[in-house]
Amino acid sequence: MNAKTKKSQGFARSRCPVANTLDIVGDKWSLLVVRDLLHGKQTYKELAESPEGIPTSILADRLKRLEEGGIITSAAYQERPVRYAYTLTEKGKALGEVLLAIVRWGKKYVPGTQTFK
Amino acid sequence: MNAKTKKSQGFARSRCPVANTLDIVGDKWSLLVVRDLLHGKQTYKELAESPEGIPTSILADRLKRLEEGGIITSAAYQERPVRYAYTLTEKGKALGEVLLAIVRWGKKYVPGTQTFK
DNA sequence: CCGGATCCGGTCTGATACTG
DNA sequence: CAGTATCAGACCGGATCCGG
Repeated sequence: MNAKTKKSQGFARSRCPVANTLDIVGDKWSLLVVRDLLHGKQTYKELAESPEGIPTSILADRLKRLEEGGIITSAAYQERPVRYAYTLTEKGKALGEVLLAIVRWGKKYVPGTQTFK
Repeated sequence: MNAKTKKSQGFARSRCPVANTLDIVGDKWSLLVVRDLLHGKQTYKELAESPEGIPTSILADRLKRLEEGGIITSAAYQERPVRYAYTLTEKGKALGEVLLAIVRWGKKYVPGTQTFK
């Protein structure tokens, strides 16, 4: 079943901060989720509706991973049915600096990029 | 054969700078290669010897992609046999800012990280 | 209806062997 | 040494299914 909550990321052989960080958010979706969270989105639905179209299976997996990694926390905001609101931890909010650097680079060097929202 | 030089990344439906940037360097290896290049490494061998152990097939593919993306350029520094030295373009060097943000975050939030080099 | 789990085909990864 | 070929297995992504 969900016995493989964590699988492909079990490691710890690298000490370089770049490698360590990329092991956590070095994939195409994680930082996009963080971006949305920084922009105020909180629910599963809101995250799933982003224009990039993240598959639900990937979204659920990333939310799980980000929570295990201490990047986000989930809190039930209603019972029956239970619904969770995902929010960034301090550690997660700190990724805003990384995103900012990425945004600056993208705006400057990737044609077709538009000022976000 | 290598007819699929670019496949899974060919598109441009996203306008968000974050998504655009991640489409280029949003994988586990690309930024590590850029990191090494920033640190002065230039040859295939030097890049392949990094402690993270990038597979040669992946390294060759990433070098190709990074060159197509205008992040690096390759120049033959000797004939018979031909040997190429890979160097960052201005666009590639600018990624140093992104790496810097990543390093800062990693050092602060990922336990076990050591000051690079 | 919403959040997510499950299935499944296709792609990519990564280890190793191989070639010029 | 630089890069390619190969191949099994991991992962992605789209669709569908299910519990609440």
